[in-house]
Amino acid sequence: MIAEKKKAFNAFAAKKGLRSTRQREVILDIFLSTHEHLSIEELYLKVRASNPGIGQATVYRTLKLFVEAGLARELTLSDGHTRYEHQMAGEHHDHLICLNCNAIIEFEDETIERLQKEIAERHGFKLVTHKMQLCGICPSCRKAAIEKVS
Amino acid sequence: MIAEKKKAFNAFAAKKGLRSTRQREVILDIFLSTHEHLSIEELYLKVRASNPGIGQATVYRTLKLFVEAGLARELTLSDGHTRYEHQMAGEHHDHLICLNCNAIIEFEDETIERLQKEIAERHGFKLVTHKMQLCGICPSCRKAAIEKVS
DNA sequence: CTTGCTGCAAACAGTTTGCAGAACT
DNA sequence: AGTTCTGCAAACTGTTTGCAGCAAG
Repeated sequence: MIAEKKKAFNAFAAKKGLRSTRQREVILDIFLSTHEHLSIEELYLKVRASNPGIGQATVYRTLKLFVEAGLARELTLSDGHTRYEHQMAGEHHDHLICLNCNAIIEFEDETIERLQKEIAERHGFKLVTHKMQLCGICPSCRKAAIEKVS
Repeated sequence: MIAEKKKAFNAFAAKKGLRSTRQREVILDIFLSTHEHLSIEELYLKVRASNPGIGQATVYRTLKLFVEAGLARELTLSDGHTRYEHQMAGEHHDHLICLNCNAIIEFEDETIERLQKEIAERHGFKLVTHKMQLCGICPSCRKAAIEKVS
């Protein structure tokens, strides 16, 4: 799957006439090798750990390329840190977010997707995409809270 | 309904020991008298138009009070502009957003709300709140696009 | 008179941009 | 060689904060 995405990016780069550079390789590898929802800051730190000398600006610019190439998606939570997650063509999922520890869990629900499409149609909208975030307290934080009380 | 909200804010202010100032009155009036989803910038401009001399910082600080008092809700779209909308206790709605003209339309769907609660439970989460944005093209932009082609 | 509120400007955080030099083709 | 890409630092944008003076209770 990682190889597949690399191929997808190379195809995109070729079509756009982009050059293949060491920096882009490194950033792509690190982005693909993690399955979390990394903020730019976190990604940059990871990149720099194994590869000092790569600048933030490059990480910013490269991540935007990944989005354009369709293999990453930008998440805008309300904490002021832009995060990026993997995206495969056609797939879609939403997020459960813990308000306490910021854990992010992905889920998918077909019924909701269908209802969303219906709502959009009812208002005359052509639906392009959607974002849904369920915010609450995750199981381990709930347990921790209970233990603290007792 | 405006009077009702003013009363709610005064109650909140009284409980918190906040003072009643001309600036807060003005900002509250203007916030309540609009039914759009105003960004701070837009709100500030409206405020200043009728009441020059009120600073941005005051608008920022006051809007946060409204949120705390439960009569406003912060919207984080991905355009980098924090917006505020009216909120009445217990009520909740979501948004249809036009990617072309940025129009925002509100809707509510009970079935989706129920499904969201189920999903949260299935993952052991205690659901606190949620955000859902359906992004697409609104009726008038669709029409405009069709006319442009033909 | 006491304390909180305001306006201003400076500080901040995250992101973008201009540019000279390095690197790819 | 020609052009794109990079790293650095400066610039920008939206928001927050410190502080001296003002105003509400």
